[in-house]
Order: sequence, then structure tokens, then C-alpha cells
Amino acid sequence: MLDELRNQAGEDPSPSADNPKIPKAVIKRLSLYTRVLQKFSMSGIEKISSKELGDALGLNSAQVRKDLAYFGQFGVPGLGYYVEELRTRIKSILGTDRTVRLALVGVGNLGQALLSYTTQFQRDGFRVVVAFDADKRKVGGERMGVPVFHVSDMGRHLKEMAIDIVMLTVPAGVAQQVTDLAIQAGITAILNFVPERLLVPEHVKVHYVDLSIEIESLSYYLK
Amino acid sequence: MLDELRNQAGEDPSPSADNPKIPKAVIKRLSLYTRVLQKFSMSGIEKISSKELGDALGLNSAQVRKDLAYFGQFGVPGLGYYVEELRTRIKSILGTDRTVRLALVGVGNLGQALLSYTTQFQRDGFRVVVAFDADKRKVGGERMGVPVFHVSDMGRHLKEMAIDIVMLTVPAGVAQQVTDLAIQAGITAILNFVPERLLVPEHVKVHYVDLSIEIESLSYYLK
DNA sequence: TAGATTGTTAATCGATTAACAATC
DNA sequence: TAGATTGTTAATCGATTAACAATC
Repeated sequence: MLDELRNQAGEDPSPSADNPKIPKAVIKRLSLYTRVLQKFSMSGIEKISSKELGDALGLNSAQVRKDLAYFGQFGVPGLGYYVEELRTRIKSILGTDRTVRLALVGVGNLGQALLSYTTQFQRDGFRVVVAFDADKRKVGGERMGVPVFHVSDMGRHLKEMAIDIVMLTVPAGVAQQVTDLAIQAGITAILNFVPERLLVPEHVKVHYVDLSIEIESLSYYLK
Repeated sequence: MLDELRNQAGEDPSPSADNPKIPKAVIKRLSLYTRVLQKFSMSGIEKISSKELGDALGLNSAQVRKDLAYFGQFGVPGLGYYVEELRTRIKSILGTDRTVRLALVGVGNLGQALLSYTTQFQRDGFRVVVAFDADKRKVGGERMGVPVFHVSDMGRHLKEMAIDIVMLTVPAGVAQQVTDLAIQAGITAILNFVPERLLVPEHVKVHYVDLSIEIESLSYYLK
């Protein structure tokens, strides 16, 4: 599982009065909503109904309204939602209204693919600001405008550069080791593309993305 | 999600007597099980309990047993499961006991990352046998041992090479167009890495893998 | 036989959808 | 006001976990 599955990370932000345990699936859909809203916004459309928003993503309109209701009342009965306002509110909820700073560990093929997303990330409030590799030949220069350092210096750079999220695209054998180093440097969020289960302390959030599982499970549906 | 989310593909194989609607999440876990079983098998361990299998993946032992129970009785009460036997049975269920033939459309960074997985895929019963690109400079030769043709010839090659699954890593603007071509050529399973919803006929199964959503939703948990 | 672990049912938990009064 | 669409509750659906008799 990549995704969808294998969200065996830590616990959600603790449920409280104004935060009554938000399902993980809701958070993922919020990101999808911003993407659709962005498109509508660029076409100059100013309002959108839950039906329209749902249709664009293959979702039920009730689900859209319920998702949003977790965070407040954003709509106008009889009218719908104001596109730009809703987009802004959701980005604020997700925390992508400020720029999230990413580090990439492992500048292999997948790593570089993620780096090439940088431009898109930037638009979305994300930015890969540093990369690390164990191969000295890859170290020193830049890849896609991102400086590449040796993993032995990782801890220091992670702190200095105020990294929010570490993306792991290293060989399976060293994933845990690299994870430990990152956590020592104060990292609390890891996006793990390595098909290995990582052991981390409670306060660290690991998100698993497992590309080969996606392919493998699709095979079942061929028959 | 990736994963997890955005499984808005067609319907499951129709529920019948010996096939009582298998949840999608179960299928994904089956792939994970084979991976763990492979490891145990290589360490020379011959049997494994649902507890051990679950622990290796952070899953409940009851869930492991229930997942397997969808497909028959594989275990021995008081003993557990025979590693190699179980592995073989699951691979047979998933259809990865034969080699699944993949085509890649779009030889960009992500495409090449997926190509570089080829070796691993092969071990798992997967093989990328052909790739396509619209850039003439990429066409003609091979990448990671896989021949690259121009998209204009895609339909013909897909048929001739008996492709099972098409992996899409093309620019967003052409995703639907490429999809239509693939479907015309008889493709029924698509693994879509492009953040675009694809319109496909009922019989075609689309699986969405959305890397930037994974990152974006992780941002929420930073706070 | 005693100990262990399965397969399976029932209980719980979570997520989606339908329905509709409230409201612009 | 009439029409439309929200926010929200209740109903449904699906997935996970607990519990335990069956069985090796």
C-alpha cells in the first residue's frame, strides 16, 4: 500500500472542542479541493457549488459539504462557495498558506523526479530546499537548482535550514539509519518512499508511499 | 492519496459465491504480505503466525487472518502458516505468479524512476517491456534496457507486445488524449501518476497515484 | 493431553451517502 | 417570494478489532 494504505503513522492531532478528530481521508481530499479551486479561480469563476466541486473529483456533494463542515461554515445556502475564499481557507487549514520546506534524502531516479516537481510544489506552497546523497559524485553541486550535500552533514543542514518534512528515497538497507539521523536533528515528519517499515518515536509522523504496491494490487483487477 | 485515496476507478470484479466482494484495502495488504513472506522465506524460516506477519507490517493479527480468509483456509491451527505455501497462494490470487507486462508512457523523471524499479518488478512478477515518449530525442534507443518508441506508434506496439497495464507519467495536458489511445488499443488497466481525472469507459480500471497530494496532506500534521 | 493459533462470528469503529430543515 | 444550495442529522455501508470455539 502505498498510500492509501499504510498510514500507520503516529496519532492525529488530539481531538478537542474545535477539532473533533478529522479523518485522514478528509485531509487528503482538502488538497484535491484546492487543486480544483485553483483551476476554477484561474478560469475567472467566482463561485462553486458542492455538486460542481464533487463532480470535478468524482465525489458525492454531501461528502464535500461534510468535509468542509469539519472546519466551519464556508458556504452560502442557495449560492455555494466563493472560490477564492474557500481556496484560501483550505490552504490555511492545511498549513500550505506559508511555504513548507522539504529536504530530499537520496538523489536517485525517484528523488530526481520529486525534485523536478519542485516548481509545482512551489506554486502549492512547497519547496525542496536541500538534498542529500551518500554518493560523493552527486554531492557538491546542484540538481534542479537544489544544493546536494553529503548525508554525513545532514543533521547540521536540516537544523540550519529549518526543514519541515524529509522525503526518503534511499536504498532500503539504509532507510532506518537515515531516519534516525533525521529524527536526531529534530525532524517530525517523514514522507517515506522506501518499501520498509520505519521505527520512529511517537511524536514523529511517517507517511508511506509505496509505488510497487500500487502496481501489484492493480494486477489483481486485470482478471 | 496516493494511495489510498482516489481509487475512483471502475467496479470490483462482481461479487459471487466464491468471490464475496473483496475490499480494496485487502488486495493492497496482500501485496504487503508477499513482501514480508519473501523476506522470511529468504531467511529460511518455514512458518509464520498471523501475529508475526501482522507485527512486521503494523497490522492486527485478526486483520491478517480475516484478509486471508477471504480466499480460503491457508493456515494450520496451533501452528500458523507455511511461509512458502502462503506466498505462492497469495501471488496466485494477485495474479503475479505469471509476469505482468507493463508499458510506460512519458519518459520524464518519474517515468525513469519507475523504469529503474524494473529489476525489482521483475522479481515480483512485473516487467516494463516498452516505453513511449513524444520527444523525438528520447525515441529510438533504450532506457534501462527498455525500448522507447514515439507515442504516435503506441497503439500498434501495445497490441503487439500484449501489454497488461499502462503507466502514465505524461504532462497533465495530454493525459486524457494518451489514455484514449491506449484504450483504443485494448488496454483495460491504467496506473495514472498524472494529477488529472481520466474519463474512461466502465470496463477500464484506473488507479490514481498522486505524489503531491501525499506531501500536501502531510503538511497538515506538522502543526 | 496441553498449548498454540487458526477461522469465523459478533462488536466496534469509521467513513460515505441520503434526506431535509434552515437560509440566502 | 421561489429556487437553490448549504449545514447537519440519521441511515447506510464498509472495514477493523475482539473474542472464542474448533483444531492441529
